[in-house]
Amino acid sequence: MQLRMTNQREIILTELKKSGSHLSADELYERVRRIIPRLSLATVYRNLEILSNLHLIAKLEVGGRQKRFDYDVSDHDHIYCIVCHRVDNIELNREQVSTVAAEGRQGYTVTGYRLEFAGICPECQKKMNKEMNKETNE
Amino acid sequence: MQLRMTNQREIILTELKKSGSHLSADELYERVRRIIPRLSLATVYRNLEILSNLHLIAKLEVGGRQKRFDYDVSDHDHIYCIVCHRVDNIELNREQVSTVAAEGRQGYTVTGYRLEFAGICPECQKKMNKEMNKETNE
DNA sequence: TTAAGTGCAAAAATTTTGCATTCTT
DNA sequence: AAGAATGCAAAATTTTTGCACTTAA
Repeated sequence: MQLRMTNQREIILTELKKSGSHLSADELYERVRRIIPRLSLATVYRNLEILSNLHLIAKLEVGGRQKRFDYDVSDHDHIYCIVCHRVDNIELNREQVSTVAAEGRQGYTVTGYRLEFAGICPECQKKMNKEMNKETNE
Repeated sequence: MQLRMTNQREIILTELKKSGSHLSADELYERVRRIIPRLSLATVYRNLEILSNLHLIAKLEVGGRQKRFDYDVSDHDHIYCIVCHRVDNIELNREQVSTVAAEGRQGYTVTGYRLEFAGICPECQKKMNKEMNKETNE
């Protein structure tokens, strides 16, 4: 089965790249729909599946219900905000992690790993501080 | 809201513990249903939610569609088989990982992390070897 | 007794699929 | 042309919710 570059596929890729972030299928759908109004969500799912199988994009299964897709396929890890669910990249020394990991792998052939941090992003921290102040002043 | 120990809740906990593994809601449902045939899947979900909020069990969001639940709430990490989707514990030095992680956290307050390995479990390796041999002999 | 918990059925949320039609190559 | 890809609607999967009834404390 050979691949074809359709309008939909191209714009899905472009928009994911342009976003510079980790979009869920329906977020991407909303964006691409502004350009191709008759786009179907199924097309987005089908393309994301195909493109991630080809490693042209990465499929993330981070916290939260929905899967997210990343234009950046390089090995890197993520941190997600437990309050607003945004996802950011986090830079760290992957080799060191691999070294630590080499230990108790119980007969598995390890093909990869995913290190995912959870935390509260700067914006949500600010919001929470404001809320705190409000309550204190009441 | 105070908690009550119902029959359902108790058996859900016991069966999860007895399994010694990381069950999805519906796997647990099947097991508990053998004991309480009129059990509802909704009850399983509600209990797993409540129990994981109380940290009596842990909710895992590992690879694959469904969430999984673990009787073991201690800090430990997981490895899952990309072929059969089973999940096993993996022992490693969490402090070392934290040290590596301290680096590029971009303003986030880190509340935790999840390190999840992917690989092929011993059983699936065996199966794959058998398949390979079969094909070679044909 | 009372309000937490349950079963059931219906809904919500996310993802996948069948099929006729439209495109890329 | 051929068959890959699409749109649409319907289905599948996983999880949540409303509500009347049951049960633990």
